[in-house]
Amino acid sequence: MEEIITRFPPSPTGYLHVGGARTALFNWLYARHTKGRFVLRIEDTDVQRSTQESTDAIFEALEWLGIDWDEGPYFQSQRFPIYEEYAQKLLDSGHAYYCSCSSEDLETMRKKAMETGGKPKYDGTCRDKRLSKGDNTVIRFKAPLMGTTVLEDIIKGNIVFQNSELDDFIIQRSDSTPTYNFVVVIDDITMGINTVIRGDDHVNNTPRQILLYKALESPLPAFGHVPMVLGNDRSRLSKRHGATSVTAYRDMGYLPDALINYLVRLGWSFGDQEFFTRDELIEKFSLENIGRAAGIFDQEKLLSLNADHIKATPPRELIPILIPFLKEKGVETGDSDYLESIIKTLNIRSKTLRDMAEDAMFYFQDEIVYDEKAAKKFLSPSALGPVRELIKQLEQLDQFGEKDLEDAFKKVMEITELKLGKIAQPVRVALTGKTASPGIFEIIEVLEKERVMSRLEKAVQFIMDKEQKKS
RNA sequence: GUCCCCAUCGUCUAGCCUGGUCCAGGACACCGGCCUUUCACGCCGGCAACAGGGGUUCAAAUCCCCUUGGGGACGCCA
Repeated sequence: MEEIITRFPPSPTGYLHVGGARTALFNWLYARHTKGRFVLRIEDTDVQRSTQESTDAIFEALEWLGIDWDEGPYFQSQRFPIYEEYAQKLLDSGHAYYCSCSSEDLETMRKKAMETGGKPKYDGTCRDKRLSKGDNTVIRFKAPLMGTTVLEDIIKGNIVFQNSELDDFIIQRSDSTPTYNFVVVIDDITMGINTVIRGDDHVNNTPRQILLYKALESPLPAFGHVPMVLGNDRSRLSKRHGATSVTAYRDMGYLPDALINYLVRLGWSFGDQEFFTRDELIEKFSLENIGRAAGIFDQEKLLSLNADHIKATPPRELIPILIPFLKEKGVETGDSDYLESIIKTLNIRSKTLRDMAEDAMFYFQDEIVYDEKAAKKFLSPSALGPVRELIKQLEQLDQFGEKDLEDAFKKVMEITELKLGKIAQPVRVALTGKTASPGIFEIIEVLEKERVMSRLEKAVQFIMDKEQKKS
């Protein structure tokens, strides 16, 4: 079989949003799955709106997602001579012509068409004028007036367009820069792209592009139009629906594999499977299982998937990802053994890395700040006995293994005649400042003797000071 | 307005192509319960959908038509 060559062509007019990332993913996955090639192309023919910052932001996002390309990045702005050449070809073969209609002319043309209940389109004023290049001329493609153009879509099936619905669209602007519908076709032809997977919103562009392929006598690629991603109000996903930029998810503590898993699963399925590793995605991805209906971006589900991916990632691999979040909270540490043991206590209860950093704070504080309610409820005189007894027991231990700790607590239970719950909560507050935390034995083991002892003693002091103030 | 696409629980979806095994399965969320040193995890259970109407057929979530609803495109943006 012929090698599959796909592409992702973002226009650098903003950051990479999740919808764009999804189509990039589909193309990338399909190329990887078929052992084909994936090409990256930057569509910057609109010189006004394209920026270097956007280009960099897109690279950054793709890199974070782990989407790598085999060819490119190509920049359309550097390929203008090629487009010029093809435009001339079309002119020469009679498939294109110069048009001198002004923007104002077109505007009134559209208005009129709308009023009479038709589709606003170019009326062909200059179609047969045989104009030559002038100061304000554009080049238009001469589209057939009759007949139909059929799009054989991999995902949607056959879609038939009446050519009468189409008009003579502009392929080269009056400033001589080429337009989108023209350049995609030239690029896809010259880059050997044989599989075009893109958003649903391009369906109506496709017949025009097919006409171009035909005029150029080039074979058509396979087209697959994937349904769009919508916001929770069913309208096109935008900023007001919350975070839409890929890197925003990175900054909120999401794992790239989780985002990828979610994005691909939104609109594609593999039976009942919900969780996929990157490799599984590559192995199992197929165009046949892409759905036809638009999907709503659901943050809740992404969040839950992120938690699953955090759980599934070996703690050691999480270290470098967690560090920036700790840094953000003022924690500087390079002690990876300590970090690894901390992560082991937190990974099953964190939905994001940011949450994890937040919950890990007590491991790094020299001075535990007690949550007011927690201290009031658990650091009371009745806790004095058990905490002091625990200090006594722990002092005799050289090492804090889980088994040793359990025994120590058992002894405290016997001596104080209290249930574990009565002892563990005050200890928890003493050690973490909060009422909710990882298991008490785990914490003690990770914190190690020195920190534990000093925190317990501080708690004892705290309780005594409180009592003194009362009397 | 014109053209195009879409339609299963609140959401993502399986099932649809190749009608019967579906009084429709899974996941998220939600609600119970169990586990338990807290919070989580985990486990068990619950709530909840074939948009409506016509056909075709012994039989329709599955095939056909219409209606309705939603989305998208109509630019010298991509």
